[in-house]
Amino acid sequence: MSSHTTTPKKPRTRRISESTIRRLSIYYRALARLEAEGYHTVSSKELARRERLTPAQVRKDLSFFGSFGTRGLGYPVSELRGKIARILGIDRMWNVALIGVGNIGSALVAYKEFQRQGFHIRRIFDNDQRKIGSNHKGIMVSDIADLESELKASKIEITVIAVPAHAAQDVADRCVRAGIKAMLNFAPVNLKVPDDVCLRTENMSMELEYLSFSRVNQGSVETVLLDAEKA
Amino acid sequence: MSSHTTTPKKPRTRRISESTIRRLSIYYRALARLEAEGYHTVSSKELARRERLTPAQVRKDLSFFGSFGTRGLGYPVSELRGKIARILGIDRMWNVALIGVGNIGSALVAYKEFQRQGFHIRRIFDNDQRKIGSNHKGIMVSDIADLESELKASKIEITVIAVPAHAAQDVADRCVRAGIKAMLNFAPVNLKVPDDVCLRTENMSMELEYLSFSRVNQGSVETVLLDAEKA
DNA sequence: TTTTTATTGTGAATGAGTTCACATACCACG
DNA sequence: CGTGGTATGTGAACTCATTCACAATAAAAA
Ligand SMILES: NC(=O)c1ccc[n+]([C@@H]2O[C@H](COP(=O)([O-])OP(=O)(O)OC[C@H]3O[C@@H](n4cnc5c(N)ncnc54)[C@H](O)[C@@H]3O)[C@@H](O)[C@H]2O)c1
Ligand SMILES: NC(=O)c1ccc[n+]([C@@H]2O[C@H](COP(=O)([O-])OP(=O)(O)OC[C@H]3O[C@@H](n4cnc5c(N)ncnc54)[C@H](O)[C@@H]3O)[C@@H](O)[C@H]2O)c1
Repeated sequence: MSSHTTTPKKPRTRRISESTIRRLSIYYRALARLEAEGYHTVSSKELARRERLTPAQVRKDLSFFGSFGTRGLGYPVSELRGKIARILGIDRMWNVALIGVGNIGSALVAYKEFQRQGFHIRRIFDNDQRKIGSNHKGIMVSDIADLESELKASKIEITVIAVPAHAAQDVADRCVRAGIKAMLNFAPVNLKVPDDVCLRTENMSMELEYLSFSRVNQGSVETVLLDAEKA
Repeated sequence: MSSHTTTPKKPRTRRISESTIRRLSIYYRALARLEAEGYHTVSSKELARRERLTPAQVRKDLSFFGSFGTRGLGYPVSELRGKIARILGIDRMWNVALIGVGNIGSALVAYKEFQRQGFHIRRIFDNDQRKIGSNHKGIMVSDIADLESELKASKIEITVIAVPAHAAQDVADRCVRAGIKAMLNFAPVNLKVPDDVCLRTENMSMELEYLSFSRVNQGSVETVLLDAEKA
């Protein structure tokens, strides 16, 4: 490679990997615990030990966003926690709507932890006439027919999709049309959304399948190879 | 450094990445749909198009486990589905126990899809006297006090942890002691388990935080850098 | 003030995972 | 039975993430 490669601009827009963001969530929780335990500072070594990561990983992750530590001392627990909250965008409130208040949906509404984290369920939608108009933890269930208008009117920023799989893509499409840019999906389907919409899918079947795989192939994969060949 | 690290001799034991296993689950579902649509064969190109992956990725993933396709033609839909089921270990039944039948736990018990997939909830445990002995979808709720003995007696292979966060580590430890090697955890904590135990954690808060991050930093991270510095 | 000690922040090295590219092989059809 | 068209399977190249290693530097000790 030539010494001066064609670097068009400064790489200001560094790409942050998904894993780094996931670890920021981990650090955030770890720091909350450290704070509760009365620590004022923590080293990357200690933080890594607690979360089963490497010190270098911790430092590298944080370095993408700035210099938060003090050499020879470590990171200020409480302050770093605040900075990570800011980076993750959880230093504010988010207006969330739940779509489909069945088994999973009801559990989510009842879960107070999300609210404490700043994710406020402001609206609930369903298509079941028996549910529409009923009260769930102080929130009146709206008719799915009014989805787009209500999402806009109530300034919803994140939708949680908890409808049956066959209805999920349609619901997602309608959310997109209503301008929603972030969704959490519980239906076991790969929803198609535009590039500028952030979609996360919580697929419990996939997690169970992963467990299953890891049990069948206890560490090694030789078994699978054999099985697959003779099958 | 290396206390007793055995140098891996034969490269027979290829390491299959987590992402590959996750994608096998995706292929499995896609093939089920293709089968329902009446297809007999499918090319890596078509499979990739449907699931938003690359053809090379599909072929490489499958090649770790054998040669399932026919050059010039593609993969036999139904047959490949069976082979993947076998690789994932979902061509059989798994005995599952649910621990903690609150909001989330109740939703899981009510969910028939897991059973159809081969994951059978055989036992339910709780520590609430009002719940113990009650019936959930035909399953009598057991006393958590009997956890270890019942797990063994009923040959449970996978446990699903749906108890409050503060109780989760203790429950996990007890499962480990009872010989459980696979767990799905819903509590928002990083549980510590031995290396030979496979643990998956479904952390919804982390998913919401990811959405939050992606909204705050619409594509770029410059904002974060600035904010973090001036904060 | 100077020295010692500890730990960060970060380029460079390594490693893992993805994509490329093409030889290989099979089917269909004439 | 050979030829054309097509899609697999896989080593090599590449890209992205993790780990290494150490200079930089702040705090504490002397
Ligand atoms: N229950 C679980 O433990 C579980 C686990 C994993 C995944 N999931 C998935 O989560 C989703 C919901 O599961 P559930 O068990 O809560 O199902 P459910 O049937 O109990 O609830 C679905 C709810 O969505 C409503 N609904 C149906 N169609 C709708 C539409 N077009 N618009 C608006 N609302 C509509 C129904 O009235 C119902 O209230 C499903 O996709 C399921 O596969 C559930
Ligand atoms: N409800 C949700 O939507 C949601 C979402 C994300 C994560 N979670 C997590 O899932 C877990 C369960 O949440 P939930 O909302 O169902 O809570 P919950 O309080 O409704 O249910 C917890 C159940 O566990 C039982 N329990 C408590 N301690 C126990 C113990 N030591 N042994 C056995 N059983 C015990 C309780 O009796 C109760 O039935 C929590 O860790 C929570 O953080 C829940």
